[in-house]
Amino acid sequence: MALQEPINFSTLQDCGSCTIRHRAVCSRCDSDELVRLEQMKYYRSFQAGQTVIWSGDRMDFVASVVSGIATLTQTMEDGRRQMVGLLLPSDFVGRPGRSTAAYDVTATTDLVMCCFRKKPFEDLILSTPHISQRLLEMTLDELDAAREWMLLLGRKTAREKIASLLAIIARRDVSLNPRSAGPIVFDLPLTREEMADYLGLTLETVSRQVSALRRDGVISLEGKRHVTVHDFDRLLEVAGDDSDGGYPV
Amino acid sequence: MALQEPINFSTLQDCGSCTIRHRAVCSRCDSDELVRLEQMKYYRSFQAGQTVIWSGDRMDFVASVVSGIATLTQTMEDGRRQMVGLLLPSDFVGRPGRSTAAYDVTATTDLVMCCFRKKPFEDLILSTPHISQRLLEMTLDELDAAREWMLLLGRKTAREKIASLLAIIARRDVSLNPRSAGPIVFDLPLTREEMADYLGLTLETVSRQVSALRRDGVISLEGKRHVTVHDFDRLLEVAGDDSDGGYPV
DNA sequence: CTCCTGCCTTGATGCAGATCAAATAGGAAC
DNA sequence: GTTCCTATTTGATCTGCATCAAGGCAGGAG
Repeated sequence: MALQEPINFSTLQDCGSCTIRHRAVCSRCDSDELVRLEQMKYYRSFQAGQTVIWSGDRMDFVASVVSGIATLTQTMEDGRRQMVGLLLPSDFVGRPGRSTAAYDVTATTDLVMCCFRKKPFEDLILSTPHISQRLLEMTLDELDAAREWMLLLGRKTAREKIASLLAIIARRDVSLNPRSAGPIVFDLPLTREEMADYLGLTLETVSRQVSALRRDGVISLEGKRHVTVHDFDRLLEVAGDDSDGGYPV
Repeated sequence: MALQEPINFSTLQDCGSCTIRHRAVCSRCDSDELVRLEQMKYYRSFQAGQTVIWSGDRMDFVASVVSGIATLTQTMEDGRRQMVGLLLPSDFVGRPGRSTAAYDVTATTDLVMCCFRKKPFEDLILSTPHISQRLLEMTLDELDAAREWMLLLGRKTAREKIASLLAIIARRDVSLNPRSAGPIVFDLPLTREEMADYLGLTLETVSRQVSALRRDGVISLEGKRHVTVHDFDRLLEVAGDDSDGGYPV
């Protein structure tokens, strides 16, 4: 097995040049606060497919995703699985005041996390309102996303679910690499099975509906993962969303 | 039409004797902080069925539920509805830093809310970590509940969904009126249609599955709303939950 | 009392998506 | 190249829940 942590840590040590500095839980910190965070932080990296932590395990750290994608999933006794969180760079993992993980956390791509031991972090946020205020804001955003997701799970058709997921990924992609106009192109960061776990479907239904959207010209596919969205408004329409809804202006 | 606000406000003015004092967003406040809150608070009450606010409307207050039950729902253009929040006494409504309502808020029973104008409240939490810390904790709890709900919506059968909802209500009832042992008895606070909106089902399916649970002896019904749960572990089993899961010890 | 009206139940039927099964495609190792 | 191995697609069939359609029941108005 290859090296598990092939990260160049020296390039990561400096919070000032961190890629998620302005979006993560530390984004409001002044330089004093950043120094205190910098002293307690450490990096961990995971390969695609590795489990970060199992639900129920002791969890003595909290963390920010620096790069890569992680998922939160719940599993029932008989094996049914539901993804309940999709963690992108700058997203926060873990809960102050809780000692065990509530969900399985898995790296779906190679993943780097910036970790803080839980106890010092808890102490820090008591004295650093900038961190808890930012954490509150991020948690409220996650709650909104979860509620959008609940509408999807409870009321949307399979076709609408697929289109919604593609719209979410496309929108994120645009916000990371803005381009003036023209088609949106991106790689799916999830397997068909992971998409199914996200959407409350089976992987067969995911595959069929992706094929159907391709047949109907809503998207094009090169290989299994590389997607082109020709008309984003059309995609939103298929997703059942208000066409104005949520697109960041 | 009868009096719309038949509340005796004089009995509600004093935070010290408020029924949700120890659980709401103000629970960590010391007496100084409580004085500041008390100066800016005002009560509003609603009759069962009234809409508190529509999604998209300007919302210049935040509030705590004092008594009664409210729901948050999302509606798609074609009328499909999904409940995304069930607000019980002490729960918080609204989001600091947002000017419009993101969801329809409806009173399902007679409802009293303790409101704060948004701007002064926002100013207050910047200088009062006790409030934002408590708000963070409550938001994290809501996020956990939303994720449990996502598992229900995405992966549970209709029978499991009904049993899960009954378990949630039964558990809440036990936590409010603890009793040593024996059957749990409560009134459903929701109509069949509201249950359907909660669970991502139709009202016909809800009705059929409630009848099925009665036929199978998992519950008894008197009238349409009065429920007896003879064996809570049995109910959890039908709900597909780990039998240890989440029961507050 | 009767007649609404809103809420709920029950029955008959249809269909979207699950399940079961098999074939295909694309990498990686050799 | 060949051989695995895994991810994906596609087909056939089944089924749980939605949909369509009647009633039933309790409470309020007259």
